[in-house]
Amino acid sequence: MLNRVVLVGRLTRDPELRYTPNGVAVTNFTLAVNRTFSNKQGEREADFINCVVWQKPAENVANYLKKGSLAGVDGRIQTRSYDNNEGRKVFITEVVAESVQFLEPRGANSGQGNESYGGPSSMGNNDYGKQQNRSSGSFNNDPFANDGKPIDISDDDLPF
Amino acid sequence: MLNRVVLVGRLTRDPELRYTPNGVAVTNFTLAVNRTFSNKQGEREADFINCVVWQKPAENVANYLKKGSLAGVDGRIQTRSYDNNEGRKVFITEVVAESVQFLEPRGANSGQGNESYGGPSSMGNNDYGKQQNRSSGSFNNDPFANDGKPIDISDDDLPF
Amino acid sequence: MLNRVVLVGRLTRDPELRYTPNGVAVTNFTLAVNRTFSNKQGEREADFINCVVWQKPAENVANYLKKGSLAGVDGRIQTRSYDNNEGRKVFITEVVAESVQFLEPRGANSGQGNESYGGPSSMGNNDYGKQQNRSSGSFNNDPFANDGKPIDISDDDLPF
Amino acid sequence: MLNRVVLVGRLTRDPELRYTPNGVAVTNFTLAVNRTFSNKQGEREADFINCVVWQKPAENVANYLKKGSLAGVDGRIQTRSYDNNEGRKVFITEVVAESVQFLEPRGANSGQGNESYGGPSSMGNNDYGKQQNRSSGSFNNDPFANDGKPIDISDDDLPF
DNA sequence: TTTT
DNA sequence: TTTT
Repeated sequence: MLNRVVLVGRLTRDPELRYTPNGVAVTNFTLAVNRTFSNKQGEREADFINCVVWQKPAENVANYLKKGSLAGVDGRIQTRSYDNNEGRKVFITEVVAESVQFLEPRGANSGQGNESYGGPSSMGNNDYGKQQNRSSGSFNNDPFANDGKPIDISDDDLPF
Repeated sequence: MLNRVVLVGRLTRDPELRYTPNGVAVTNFTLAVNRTFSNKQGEREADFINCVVWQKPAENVANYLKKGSLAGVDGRIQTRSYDNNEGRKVFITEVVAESVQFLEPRGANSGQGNESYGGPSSMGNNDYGKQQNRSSGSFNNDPFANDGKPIDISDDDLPF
Repeated sequence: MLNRVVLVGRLTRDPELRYTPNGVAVTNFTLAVNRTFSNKQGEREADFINCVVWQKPAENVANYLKKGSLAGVDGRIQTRSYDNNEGRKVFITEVVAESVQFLEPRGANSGQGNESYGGPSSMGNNDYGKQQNRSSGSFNNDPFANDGKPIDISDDDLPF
Repeated sequence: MLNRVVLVGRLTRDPELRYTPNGVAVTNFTLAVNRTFSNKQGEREADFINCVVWQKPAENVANYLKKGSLAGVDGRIQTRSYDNNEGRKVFITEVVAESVQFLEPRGANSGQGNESYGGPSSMGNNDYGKQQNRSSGSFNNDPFANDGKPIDISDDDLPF
């Protein structure tokens, strides 16, 4: 059935790349999407929308986007539930991003240098171009330095 | 910023119409949206997506749709939080339906009669046509019989 | 870049299934999508939107839908041009349907029998279930009886 | 009925602001939306999608966007026809933008100065903030210098 | 060239 | 008639 979501917003923090036990890449991130209208205090609030992205685009997101990056997402809404450590069922609504578009030059929104830039790039499911890791200095403060470690996401969650 | 959702699915139960203290109509409903792919057990799961609709379309939804009705929604994702009775912050992600389309003849999906039908009808924000209440028998088991009672929804939640 | 379209409407005529020289199925159809607002004469007009669908879903559309069928489309806008027989460039804007959802029981909207029906079915790209031909009587008045004939669509138009 | 389009792309030329005889602003522009996949020559093509926007957002588009600007559009597909000067019916498919989001700092993409910038701004129908004209120098080479002139768009085309 |  |  039809289930389609399109968002443009900014990452609220650096994306988190993980791997399932089977080695499938998953990245979680939250988009802050500013509302187009103001509340009665005259402020523009935002919606904070949790997103997941799988496989190659997951790695692209982790490599190209960081806190504050402007990105577009095309995907679908997914709901799931799990039992938390108090034995209570927790319901989750999130967006499964099928493609993510990077809407800013790489290096924008950073204190560092501004590499030359050929326009926003799309990182869809059918986009398997090469990529480089963002952290390039001698100190590695990349939050995903230990990416390769498998984690506690069941392969049953895979939407493919 | 762009925040757009389009869904087609079936109501998981009768919609719940309420009124804010200021008399604004709000209806909550959940759409079951079947996935287009199967899990590894070969079953097609569904996503259960909570929706809210305000004002006139809220009343239309309550009047025209019921458990099992097939409907289309065009809206946006909204997130909000509240403190539950244990003093814990609960985060909510839901769809604010800006327009709802009824995709079945009125009376379809019911044990009762099948009134004549001129096709699916849209109940957008700019659709202020007349309407009648669905419950028509002598027994009134309409769960919204006491609709008119104001309830615990703050007018601060209004997106307009 | 983001390019997403979602439509719900009715086919203005029976869909037309063709095959490219390489044997790839393509179906063209037009959706009449009623506007949710009225013009100043108080009439509700419609938009007539040309759609194309490729491969397996193309065959599903041809088999399951006909003039008047209610359908949902999830896809993208495509533009192209060709030189007509007067040597003039003609510009085309159409929707490439990536998935098509059948929103009515099979046999609805027909003078004939009403087969039992388990709800609307989706015919997405990842939906390769079996199918049967719609015409089942001894007279074959299927407009696509000579489907297998290759036609004048270049394989260069394939979006994959 | 559902009719929803979301696009992100770049303007192929400066937008054209006009006024109807009744003084309603209309702006036309074309978005080049790059495809996320490549053709068999390995090139990434684009779709060139004609858009119209009405009223206040029409003026915002004319003031804030120009050739090359990156913009997001949320709207619907509209079809219409007219008789050309050879007495032939011409069919038009275009996107009516209900809201337009400016995805670049003002002054980006230009040879001139780079005004300070607080992020992309949305110019939806409910966004009636102040605006200034882009051309600020002593020479006025603004292509819309004679904006105020009514033109040959019938008020019958208004979607509101 | 248009559907219910 | 096309953008980066």
